[in-house]
Amino acid sequence: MSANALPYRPHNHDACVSRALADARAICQQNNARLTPTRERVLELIWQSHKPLGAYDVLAVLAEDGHNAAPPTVYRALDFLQQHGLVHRIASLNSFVGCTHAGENHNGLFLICRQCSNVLELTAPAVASAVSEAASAEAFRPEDVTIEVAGLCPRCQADAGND
Amino acid sequence: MSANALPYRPHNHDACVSRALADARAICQQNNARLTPTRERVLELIWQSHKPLGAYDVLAVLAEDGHNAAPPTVYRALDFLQQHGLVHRIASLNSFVGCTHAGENHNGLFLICRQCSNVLELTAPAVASAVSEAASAEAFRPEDVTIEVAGLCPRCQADAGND
DNA sequence: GAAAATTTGCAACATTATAACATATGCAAA
DNA sequence: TTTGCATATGTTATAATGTTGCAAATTTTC
Ligand SMILES: [Zn+2]
Ligand SMILES: [Zn+2]
Ligand SMILES: [Zn+2]
Ligand SMILES: [Zn+2]
Repeated sequence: MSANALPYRPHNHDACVSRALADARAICQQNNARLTPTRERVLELIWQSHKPLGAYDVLAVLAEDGHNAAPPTVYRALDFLQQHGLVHRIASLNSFVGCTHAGENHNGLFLICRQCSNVLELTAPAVASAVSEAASAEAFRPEDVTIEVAGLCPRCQADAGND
Repeated sequence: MSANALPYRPHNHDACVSRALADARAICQQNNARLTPTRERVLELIWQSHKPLGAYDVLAVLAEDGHNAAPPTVYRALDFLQQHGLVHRIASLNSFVGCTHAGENHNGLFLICRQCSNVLELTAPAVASAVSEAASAEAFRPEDVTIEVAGLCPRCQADAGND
């Protein structure tokens, strides 16, 4: 009965990909950074779905492409994309997902479904400020905040029998 | 000028270790779980300091002990300790730290100093409820929440020149 | 004390990530 | 235009982290 967010309902995912690539091109131009073919291809692959993808998964697809790539190629592309805020690494899964708030200077909070693997990235100001206060109370100066919530997405809750 | 938490000031760390081991014995007894010598030794090693320790670091010390251990020994002990809430895994570091709230049924928030590596575990109800609300707003059912804050602890801020 | 369950030992293997160095490419001045 | 520089990529090897599967040993239960 709720207005489900994108990954949780059928949608024209090609539009997601196109938008992500267009945003990336704009952001890189603005930053004077070079979105080379390899980097763009890796970003496109990461955006294949809203499920995070491992570096070696990306590598495998590149191989299918006929691209003769080794791990450093992928990790370097992913580093670049992360640095420009185009993808995020999900620490609890050792994998990568496209950023849905590119260019917004945000700290993501990730809702990760343990069933279907889809990830929803949120910006949650209330969470950010609560974390900030908790850190302040200990005189700790935060620089990088990782918030990953594993659980069941609305769709998978329904599938599992609504208990 | 603030009342620094434990890891950030000199303290009798042997007391930390003793308390952790005593708590562990009590909790395991209560849970009908067996804190075998290997498990207890691994817990003790994890508690060597307030800095997280990698599984292979633990393994190396076991080897020095003369204990003929392989990776599964360590990972199994760590799994056991995690299941009983005696240690936590820090996803962003692939390493493990002793739980300072054992037996309290908590979701930890970890403040991780990038300089000295010390970790302070907090229970931050305000953060927990903010996360819970953010998830609810998306109809997501959280099961496991990871919150890791990297930054500078008060001590290392001071050392770095108080800017 | 025998049967069942749990724990450990052990070997091999799988996955994720980085180091080091060579080559190539784009870009800007001379 | 070519020289030089910074950036990006290719390539090989290796490091670091984590798992599977099965056999032996230990502990618990009956
Ligand atoms: Zn989509
Ligand atoms: Zn993002
Ligand atoms: Zn201590
Ligand atoms: Zn804890």
